[in-house]
Amino acid sequence: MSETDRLRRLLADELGDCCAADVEGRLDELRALEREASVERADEDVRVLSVLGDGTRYRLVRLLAAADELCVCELAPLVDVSESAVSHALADLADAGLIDRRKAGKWRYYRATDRARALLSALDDTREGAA
Amino acid sequence: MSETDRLRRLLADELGDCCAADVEGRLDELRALEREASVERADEDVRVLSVLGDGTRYRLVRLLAAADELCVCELAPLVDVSESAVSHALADLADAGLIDRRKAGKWRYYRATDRARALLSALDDTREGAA
DNA sequence: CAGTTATTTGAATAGTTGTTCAACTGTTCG
DNA sequence: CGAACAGTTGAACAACTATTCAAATAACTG
Repeated sequence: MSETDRLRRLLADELGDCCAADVEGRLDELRALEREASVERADEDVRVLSVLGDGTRYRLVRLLAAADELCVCELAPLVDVSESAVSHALADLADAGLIDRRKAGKWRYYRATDRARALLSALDDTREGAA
Repeated sequence: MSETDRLRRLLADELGDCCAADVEGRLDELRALEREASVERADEDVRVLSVLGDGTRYRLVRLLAAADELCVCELAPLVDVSESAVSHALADLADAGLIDRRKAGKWRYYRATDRARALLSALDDTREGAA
């Protein structure tokens, strides 16, 4: 059973009747869709989402978005994992472009990027009852 | 070495000098921050992000956002995994509130929700060079 | 009803990932 | 220099997850 067979049956159902040209037309539409939907930086997007899609990293970003700037020693006590885990998490977030780092003496300060804020806003604005 | 010790040293560095009241004040700020940053539906947010943070599911949502509505048999050929994997992926997405389903005879149609579109827009709008 | 089709579900598995511990780098201070 | 401190890095391991295959639903068709 081929892909086009199924598509023909689908179109036959949708249109009542269907000919080869209809199938071809729909195939073209789907191919166009594929092109439109394939974003240049899809892999980067996926990485960004999966990095933020972790409890620890999400909490860190929320804290950094709420504060202006925080250093590791302030962040660590606010999330319930080891300092090393915080460091790993911050490295992943920085890598994904969700936070920026600034060095000052012994301390290292972090802050959320616009991208991180935009994603959090998207979530907040579409929460049930909001929007 | 306690958490407050480190905080005192940090403040001493930042302020030049620091007393017990400064440490208490900063601790209050951090506690307030913790409250502000803790979103009611944090777990749901994390779930949403991690569900979308997978190549297959991300591609499916991009396709559904570009099209109005598609059925499984149209989606499957556009992503390179088995139909079963597509079905699993769609179930996760529906669970997370990123897509809606509609039944029509033998076929089942899917479409992206506003939440999904908002997240994709957030990514698109903050892409390097955009914004 | 039996047969076909569209999609879902469950179990199994291979691969990924988050955490910790221990060791390391870089910075300040005496 | 050497000690103390802030933070990072790597290896190891437990926990999770995406995929597939096979079997099960559910809907239409004769």
